[in-house]
Amino acid sequence: MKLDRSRPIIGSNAERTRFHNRQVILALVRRHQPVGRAAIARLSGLSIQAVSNIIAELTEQSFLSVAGRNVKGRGLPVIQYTLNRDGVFALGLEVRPNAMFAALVNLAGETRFTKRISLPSSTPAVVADHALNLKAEALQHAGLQGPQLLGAGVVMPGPFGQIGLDDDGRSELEGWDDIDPVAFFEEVLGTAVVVENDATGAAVAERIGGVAQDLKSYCYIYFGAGLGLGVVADGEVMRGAYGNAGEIGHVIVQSGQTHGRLENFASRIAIRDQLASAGLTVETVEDLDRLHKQANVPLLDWIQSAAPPLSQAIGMVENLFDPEAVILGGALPDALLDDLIAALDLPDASVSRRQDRRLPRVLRGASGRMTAALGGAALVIHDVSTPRIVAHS
Amino acid sequence: MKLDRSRPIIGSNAERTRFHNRQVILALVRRHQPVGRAAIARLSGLSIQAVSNIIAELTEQSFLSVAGRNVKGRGLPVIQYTLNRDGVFALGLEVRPNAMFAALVNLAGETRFTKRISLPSSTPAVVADHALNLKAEALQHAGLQGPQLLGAGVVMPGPFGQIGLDDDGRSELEGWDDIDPVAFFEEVLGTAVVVENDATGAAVAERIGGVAQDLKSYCYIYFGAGLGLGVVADGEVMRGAYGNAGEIGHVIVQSGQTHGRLENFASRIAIRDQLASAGLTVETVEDLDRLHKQANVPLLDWIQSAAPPLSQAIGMVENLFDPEAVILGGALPDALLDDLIAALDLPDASVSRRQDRRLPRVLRGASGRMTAALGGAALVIHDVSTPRIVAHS
DNA sequence: GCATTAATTCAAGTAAGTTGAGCATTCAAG
DNA sequence: CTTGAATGCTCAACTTACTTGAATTAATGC
Repeated sequence: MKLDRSRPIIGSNAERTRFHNRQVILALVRRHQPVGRAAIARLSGLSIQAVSNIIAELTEQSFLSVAGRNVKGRGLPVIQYTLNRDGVFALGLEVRPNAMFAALVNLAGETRFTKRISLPSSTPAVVADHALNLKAEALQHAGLQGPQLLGAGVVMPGPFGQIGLDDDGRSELEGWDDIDPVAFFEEVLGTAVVVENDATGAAVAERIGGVAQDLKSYCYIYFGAGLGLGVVADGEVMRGAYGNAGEIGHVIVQSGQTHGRLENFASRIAIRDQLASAGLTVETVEDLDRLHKQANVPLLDWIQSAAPPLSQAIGMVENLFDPEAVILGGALPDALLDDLIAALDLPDASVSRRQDRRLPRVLRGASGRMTAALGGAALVIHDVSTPRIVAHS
Repeated sequence: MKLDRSRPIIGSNAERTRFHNRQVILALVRRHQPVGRAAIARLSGLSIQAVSNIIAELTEQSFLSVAGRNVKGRGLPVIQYTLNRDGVFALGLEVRPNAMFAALVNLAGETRFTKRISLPSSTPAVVADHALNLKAEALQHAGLQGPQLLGAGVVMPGPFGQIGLDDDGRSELEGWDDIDPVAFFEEVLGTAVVVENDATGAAVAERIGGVAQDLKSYCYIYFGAGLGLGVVADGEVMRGAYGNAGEIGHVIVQSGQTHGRLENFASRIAIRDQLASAGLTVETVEDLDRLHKQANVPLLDWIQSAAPPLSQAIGMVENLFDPEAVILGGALPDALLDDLIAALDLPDASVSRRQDRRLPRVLRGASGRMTAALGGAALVIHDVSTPRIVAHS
């Protein structure tokens, strides 16, 4: 895929200042809602008047809504604002080799619609067709008009660009080599589009509606086909120079006397192989969930065998990124993830072993198995509430 | 050390817009110098008039200087501007357990003064004393007044904060536990101060005056006492939640049949141990350089033994950060680093193995052994030319 | 009740970027 | 050699969006 991630260094003027301040205010309302204008002024360093003007605009555009007055303490009661739950929405799409997922999420991070469809193949033509249908269905289901759609976030398996990661189990999408997916989906869907890999999407989903809502720096280990790492550092998504940051599956880890790629120990493929050698086949997350509920021995064995290399990898991630927490999630049942986390034995030699920790070092993602599609939508929401001076082309 | 890295989300106004645009223009002049106002206007998206006003201000404040007209092509010849080589400076200080380094660097990244002093100890009182002397000496040597000093960058060995990395070889600074080093050095030096760890400083040094001048995303593996990783992602320094990102020395790597911390294989301590078992003692970089020139066999053996685990670690860094390049540098002789790089056997399974590479995957740092102190100064310069809306407290 | 406190609104003021007309200087075509 | 196109730059008027300060509203506390 031809994905241009370069961002020019760009100056600011009154118009872009307003744009930035809108994002600041949306971010602060998200974090502190319900909240009044005076408080936002204090938090943002803007004058009350500036905040007042922008809030009026955001309310008029149905980004915000009034949550009543808070009569508590002296003085004029605060008019409190919250994110408008049914004002604006973002569409998330996840493209996989044989399936697509769609999700519609509102500004507050609440999911309003999800759907999974199977595809014969994921060539651009097929995907374009179904993407447009899914968009229409999502909007109709939620009773929305176009203008209420902020944009779409598309999540596709990385890596992007012509690189030498000749993968075996990892199934690339076919026919996308010469396509710029952003331009492609903007053309197809007729709305602003962002494109990321699945792990990054999942990570951002947790920030908008999951366990990372109060975190500014964290890492997300995503169980997809392989294993991906999404990184949010100081509130910004880390993409790397070519959008391929987070290829954690290829990291070499130790397990007992052997060593190998982390993906060989901890991934859905690893589970599949482990179960296959016991004569079991699993297709879906539901299959896995059932086996897990039955306390299936090969599956429990896998947990025990995956935990040590995964612990080592988490220690590595902690030491390299110094996150507030590491989140585990993706296409595995929640209960299985919980067991896996319980089985971890995290290394002592880590900068994350602080005395002043408020959170566990490892959290389980809250977005469940739709996490990547939700992540797509979350990326759009995130963009709207992340202050940043950028070119709007 | 008590280091607060939290940055509030802050709105923008006319004044902060101007501040931002100044940084944009400094960054663009750095990158494209010599360059005229019209070109900067095109690059920045600002009007010629706005650029003109800001350039006049920057020239008046001796950040920029005129480099003559360029008569080439039609139209009015461009009045070209460059960074003013002797206009403003930044002081860099590196604090080590038994020594301090100072460097004075101008806006263009050129070193104007360096000095190393030994210390009986590195308690705050001793450091404060010598820091002030070094500052005075640097300014005097360069014939500067105070106002020409932009600020000081202090580089100290991490990690910061109360964490559970009980290090053996790694020597922490004593007596700094309850000190906020930023406030401390601002008080002592009477100027704006930034504090970072050594690897981050070294990384930024390469961006200002070294091999990373045209890179926006890269990683720097720093040979200090242990081994550190400095990361610049999309032009921004990655610090992690608590300023401790980049603790790469603790990562577990494979080496032949054994495995262990990367630091055990590739670091100055590893070299020391290897040479010690051959009955040799080395104290300084010069000692190492001499041995290397003599083709000392234990040292050459070390190169061969360090290369495989280091290659593995570089592959991991590539896959996690997707940088444009990985830079190796620090307190080792350049020739030794070159040999080490030549001995690397980088893994094939890396997102950095792109067809469209323009640079080698691994570069040797250009800043030599003063790199961390230079990095301190570079951090200040970097801050001045990195557009960003922040609180100035 | 009446002073105090705090949020909000209104109107005027200000900083900084934008726009458009005009000037300066060079190259190139006639 | 003259003239016109191209390009950089300056000046003055204009616009946007934030700030400031005074006035207004609605609670609490004595």
